[in-house]
Amino acid sequence: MFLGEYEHTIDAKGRLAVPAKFRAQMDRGAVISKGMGTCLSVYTMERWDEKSAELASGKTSDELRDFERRIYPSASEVELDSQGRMVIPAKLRNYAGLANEVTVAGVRDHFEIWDRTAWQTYQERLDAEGTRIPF
Amino acid sequence: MFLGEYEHTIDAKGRLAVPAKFRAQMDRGAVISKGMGTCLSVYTMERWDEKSAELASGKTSDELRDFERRIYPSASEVELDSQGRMVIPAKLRNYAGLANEVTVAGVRDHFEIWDRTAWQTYQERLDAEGTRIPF
DNA sequence: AATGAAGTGGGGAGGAGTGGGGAATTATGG
DNA sequence: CCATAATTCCCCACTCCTCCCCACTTCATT
Repeated sequence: MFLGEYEHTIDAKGRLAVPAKFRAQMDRGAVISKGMGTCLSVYTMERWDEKSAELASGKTSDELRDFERRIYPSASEVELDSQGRMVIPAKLRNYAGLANEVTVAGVRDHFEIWDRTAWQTYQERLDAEGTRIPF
Repeated sequence: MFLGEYEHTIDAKGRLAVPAKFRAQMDRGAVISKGMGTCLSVYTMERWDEKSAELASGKTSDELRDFERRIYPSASEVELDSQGRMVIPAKLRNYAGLANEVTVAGVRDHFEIWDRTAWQTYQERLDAEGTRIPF
């Protein structure tokens, strides 16, 4: 399970240090893709496959084709280097508006990468809207 | 699995560099054919055979005949040269309106080759239609 | 203070993408 | 049937980026 919020940086080579607590779960590979909203999502390979299968069920072949052409091209398989960092493809970095300072947030079955300012704004909006913690 | 979006070029000799991450999956041969829409599709040989079998079992004979006459004559087995490039037959290049700048998009079990502008237009249309990334 | 783990930065070798020359093969025209 | 043109294939060359390795800093623990 991915928990917690981390303030990390993306260096000049597009690398991001994955929080040490997340690394063990990624040993069988991971997929990074465009997330919901202006962020990126990282899934373990197992979870990615499950999500893909869910997606394919209950759609006409025309709908499915559009979805597949949206999701798979926007994704990329990632590996960690010996320092536990992953390279974030330039296209994805650009999509999520990521500069140097980012926030990495664990969200149960995946984690997300946000521009740090965008993350703060988003959290403040959730607070203001009264999104209450249910327990 | 074919993932990611790559901006490559077709040179004066009709050659296209296959993204390096795709090459390993093509070591047992591949087939290029007309895709759904103004694009070309490239399947691994195994997947091509599976698709052929699916098609033959799932359509009425009239539909099937039309489809077979559209797909198979246009298809071509492709090989990679020592630099990992494939030659795209002139007829197919013409069919998909491919000039110099193309986008290569991985779509799970195959990858597609689009004119770069046509790809952008298509993606923008998906945006406008609300084809969201669901995860 | 010493040790180790985590995050960050950078140099350098090799790989990936692109372009082009030249030989071998096939087409075209007389 | 031969000669010329066109196309395909194989190889070499250049540039840029990626990946691998090493190094430094900070912080927590002992």
